[in-house]
Amino acid sequence: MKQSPTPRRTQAERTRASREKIIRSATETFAQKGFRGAKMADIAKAANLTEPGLLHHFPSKTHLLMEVLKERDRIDSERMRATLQQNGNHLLEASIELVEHNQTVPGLVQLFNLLLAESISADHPAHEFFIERYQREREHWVQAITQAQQNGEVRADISAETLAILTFAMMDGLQVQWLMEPEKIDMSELYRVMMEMLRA
Amino acid sequence: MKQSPTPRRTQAERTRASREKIIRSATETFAQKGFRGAKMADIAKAANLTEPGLLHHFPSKTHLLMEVLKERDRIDSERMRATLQQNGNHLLEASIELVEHNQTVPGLVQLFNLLLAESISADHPAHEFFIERYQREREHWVQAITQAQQNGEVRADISAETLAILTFAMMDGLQVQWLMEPEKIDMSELYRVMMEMLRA
DNA sequence: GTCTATACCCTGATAGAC
DNA sequence: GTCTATCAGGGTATAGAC
Repeated sequence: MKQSPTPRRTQAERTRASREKIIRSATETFAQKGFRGAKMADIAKAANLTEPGLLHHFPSKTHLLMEVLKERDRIDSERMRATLQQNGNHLLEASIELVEHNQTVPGLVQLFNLLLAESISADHPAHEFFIERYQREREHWVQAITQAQQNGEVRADISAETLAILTFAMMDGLQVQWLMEPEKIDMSELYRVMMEMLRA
Repeated sequence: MKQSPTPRRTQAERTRASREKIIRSATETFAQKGFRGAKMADIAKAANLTEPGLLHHFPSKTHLLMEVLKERDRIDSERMRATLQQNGNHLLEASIELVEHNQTVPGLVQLFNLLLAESISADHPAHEFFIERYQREREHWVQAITQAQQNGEVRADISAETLAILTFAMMDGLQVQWLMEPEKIDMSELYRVMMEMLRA
């Protein structure tokens, strides 16, 4: 009996497309309701699936969350890398561009903001993820700022480590006020003012 | 028949003491788990009560949350008022003292941080509360900073409104990093560095 | 790979005794 | 004012058919 040729590649592609669609839907839903507030049914519905259909691709809600976060991190790193290249490695300028970009994706900003706050509890599934992420980013920025200080672009009367922490704090804090009152708060303009204060 | 004198005052006091004890327990539990993550059973247990015993004092979880927030706001306003008086109305100095104080009450800082992030969703019970709170505080600070600019204490090349927003953003942002890594982040020292940048 | 059906737990809230 | 008992609803996850 002749077997019809199994469309192996096509099927794998379809699986990958399903996962991507689910991750997109999950990203939006987590952004609106946070991890604890988002229900699997919401995510399934947004992906045109039922709950068991969704759970066929990801064994649990926690697994799904972690995939969403990793995927976002991957995309954002890629964006930042490209912007830095276009900018001749000027971190301050590149970071302003990042804030401007964030202003076009409020859902994602809200996602990270809410998950970040939730994740401070040691028993949150993304607890380690966010601590490691901050440590990694901080190290990255300390290096870049040190170089900018040596180039005379950034004021050298404050340590690079301190400047890195202050910069992240400002980014995070501005996001909160912007999310609460988007028309009132011009996030990128305010961030720019902060960057001016850091210039040499 | 002679009725034994009803201990009216004593009973009222006992009721008030119960409410205060519940609010203390609820504050701690909300701080650790947020509004959505905190269960009424957790709060009841922390207050040495059962769930119905708890619900006898507060008709619903939402009511309890709002009472917790209002109570905290009342206490904090009172503290800030007193500190300002001791400081000759120097807002920058008083705000540094506030950050130092916050460093001694991580649970409360976490409570406001987590509820703030949750409350960005329009359907959160504390949504309006936090928006109004920011508007009120911002107005208050714009007035104070304007005066400090006229006195020559604060740089005048940036508008008071912008400085107020940046200051709140820095406070909020530092709290997040401090909560995540309390030993690594010296919140009040970092805040002090920011305040130095705002000096005339 | 996706569905229907359902098990099973958790949670907020109520009824009513004491 | 606090308890025991209980309900109704919603939530994640599983079983098993197609």
